[in-house]
Amino acid sequence: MASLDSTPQAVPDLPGPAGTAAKQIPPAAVARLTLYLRALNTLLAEGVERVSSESLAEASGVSSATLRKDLSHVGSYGTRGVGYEVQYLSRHIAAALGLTHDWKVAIVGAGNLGKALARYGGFESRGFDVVAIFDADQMVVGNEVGWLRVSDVADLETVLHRTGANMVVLALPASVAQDVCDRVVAAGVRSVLSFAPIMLQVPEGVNLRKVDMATELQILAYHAQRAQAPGQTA
Amino acid sequence: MASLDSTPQAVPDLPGPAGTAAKQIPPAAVARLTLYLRALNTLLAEGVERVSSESLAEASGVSSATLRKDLSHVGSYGTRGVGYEVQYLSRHIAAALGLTHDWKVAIVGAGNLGKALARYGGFESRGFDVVAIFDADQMVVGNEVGWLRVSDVADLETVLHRTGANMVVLALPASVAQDVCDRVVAAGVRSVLSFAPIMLQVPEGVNLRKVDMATELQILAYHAQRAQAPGQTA
DNA sequence: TAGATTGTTAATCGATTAACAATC
DNA sequence: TAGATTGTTAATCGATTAACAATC
Repeated sequence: MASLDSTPQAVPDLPGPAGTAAKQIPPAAVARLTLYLRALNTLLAEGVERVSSESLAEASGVSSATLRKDLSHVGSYGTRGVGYEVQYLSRHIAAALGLTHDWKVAIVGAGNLGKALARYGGFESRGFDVVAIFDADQMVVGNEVGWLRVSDVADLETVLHRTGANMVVLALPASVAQDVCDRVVAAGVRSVLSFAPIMLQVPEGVNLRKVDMATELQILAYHAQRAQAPGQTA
Repeated sequence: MASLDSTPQAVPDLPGPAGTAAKQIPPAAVARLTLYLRALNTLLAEGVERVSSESLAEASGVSSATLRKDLSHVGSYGTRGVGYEVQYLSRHIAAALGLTHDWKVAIVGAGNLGKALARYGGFESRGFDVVAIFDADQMVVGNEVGWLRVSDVADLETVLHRTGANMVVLALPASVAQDVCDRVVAAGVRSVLSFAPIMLQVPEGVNLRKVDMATELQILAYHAQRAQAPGQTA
């Protein structure tokens, strides 16, 4: 849906902000652009054709000032006095985020989490193809997960190359995460999303993001404790 | 491990920064404190007794300036010229984060993700007890997941009260997330972690955090696209 | 005392908000 | 033309970094 173009070369740029060298978008804005994109695609599915910054902002849980500021980094795709055309804006945000060609994702770890990720419909529909899933356990290698068969992590490099995977998700124990991560990076992958509860080291030029469920709960605990704490208004 | 005290009342405060009304810690610092805590517990397990801001910062992937600034929000638990005592600092960070009593977590959704979360060892070891897991599918209700049996989501309110759950993790489809979230909040839970790819509305006073795997991949895509883009040095 | 390292202050940087001129 | 809403500018706010005085 978000994928409009599958040329594997550099994004050809829709009309866009002139032939500019595509200015950097602030990290906080990039994160929110993904929210706007989701909200726009929901509207699109509902058949809504136009939306104002005010209502798109509300659907995304941000202020309209923030939304307009964020969109200004992408370009100028609205009409004053009118609003935004849903499909048009959606396409331009997708292009700005690099979603105009499909990304091929390999998952390392076929435990509960790896399987959950492999079967998660949200990937396919957003231009991410899961092309391989690995495990080290010989009892698990060869099993079916969704459309795929579990590959042996011993064949990591071979399978990554054969499938052309350009993103890797690590869904494995902390103890082996750094080793696998090193191999993945050595195999040429430059985008890694890790669910392992450990600080991974990657060389310059490799993008690493981390999702940590225990951390999220700890942050909730901090706020919950403060809310309960005495000293404030009961 | 992180749990030192199980009194269910408000944190009794170790020596702490005087009887002060516990000043607010900036959100960015709270998130990083969880990283320091993990690194400290790793050091503790390795038998390391003392650590400098420089090396703790490196283990946590931040600068030492940032680390010392963050710790200054918690209190002043180091020794100039020497460093920090690992266990002592760990305890004080845990106390500041509200991890001195156990939190009881219920998971709604016993699909792959819910099961992965229920079995994730990182929770128990950090003071989070998973006390219940729910599903709507009658084929799944009654199944064993780790130590638990899957409860019927129809009994949500009853089971939440009986188990004393004070945190809920939503691991369910977007289509039912808001409904279940409303029920959870109505049952008195004020801390919710959602994995559903949708913007949930919660009333004032309820803490909601969101983890979104598709969003993480999209953010990676943005950076990967930029790295590949022409115009920069090849 | 000399060397080391914290805790804090001040300077820089980036993100958010508010307001409004441009313009459909 | 009058009403509405964008895109942008300027002001505010918070977070990060660097530097160093305090002190073990």
